[in-house]
Amino acid sequence: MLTTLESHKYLRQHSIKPSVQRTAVMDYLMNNRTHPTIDEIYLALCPNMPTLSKTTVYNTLDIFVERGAVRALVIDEKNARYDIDVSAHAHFICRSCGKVHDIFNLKSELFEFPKLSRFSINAVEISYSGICDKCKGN
Amino acid sequence: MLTTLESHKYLRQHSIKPSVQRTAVMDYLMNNRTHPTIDEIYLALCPNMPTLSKTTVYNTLDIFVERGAVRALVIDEKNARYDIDVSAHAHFICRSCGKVHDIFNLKSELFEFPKLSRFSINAVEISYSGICDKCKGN
DNA sequence: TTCTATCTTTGTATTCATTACATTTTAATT
DNA sequence: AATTAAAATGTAATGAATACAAAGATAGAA
Repeated sequence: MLTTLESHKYLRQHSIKPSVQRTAVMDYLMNNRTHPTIDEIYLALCPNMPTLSKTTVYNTLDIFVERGAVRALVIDEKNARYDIDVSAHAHFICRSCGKVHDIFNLKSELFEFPKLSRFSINAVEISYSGICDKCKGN
Repeated sequence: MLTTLESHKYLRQHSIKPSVQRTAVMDYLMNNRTHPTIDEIYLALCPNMPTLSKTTVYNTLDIFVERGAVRALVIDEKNARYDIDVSAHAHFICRSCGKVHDIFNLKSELFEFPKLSRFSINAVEISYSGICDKCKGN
């Protein structure tokens, strides 16, 4: 369950120096695959790291995304969300509770980039929305 | 080019009472298919409607989206963007200039909803990102 | 037409995520 | 230990979006 060693390895693989704060954030992302917001990460880590600054969480996720260690999701109009799983998969956001879920096992063709002369595409995001079962009441 | 009559018709089709402001916003969306932000719409209309309030633009687009007359795009982390074309198509955002472009003629399968017991899906958004040709310098 | 009720618009104030930036702390090297 | 660079911190500022109360417009009934 504790994956500090894995975090260190993963950070080094992405040329990110594993400071205490970065390791804590990475541990959190690896153990909580809920596409957390900056605030959720910050609040979760605060109890064990009282001196942690929210700016550090912002900086940390910026560098994670920049180095390709983490994916930033633009699916929730309120906040940015972060996903430790950078493999090809889609997401679902519930319009009622706002939770974001992974959708795996879609055809790989969905994630291919169309060949267009006008643009150089290097990422795709597939986002479904609707109501989750919990919010629908069963 | 002036589409006020079309706007009225389109608004009524979606059960939206065509006030002066709503008609102006709808005209703008029909004539400027650039996925504008609230601010862009507001600034464009201001010269001809000096008393227009930005809150009205927010209210107006909220009702347009609620009634299915317009699609709200979550693709630009800075602002919401609005698209008068509610048919199935994808978008591309340039990471450099921030402009959002339509991508038509993709396979219709891309826009089908996966059948999942956990969620009731009622919308999909396919967003590509990268660099546009203008920003790449040719 | 006038009255009334409802809908729409307006302006201000507030919230809150994100960014900017200067300062302090930490880590690595000589 | 001294030096330097990198990282973390805290505060202030920005700006999109929302809340809300007041003013204005519209439609229907009397």
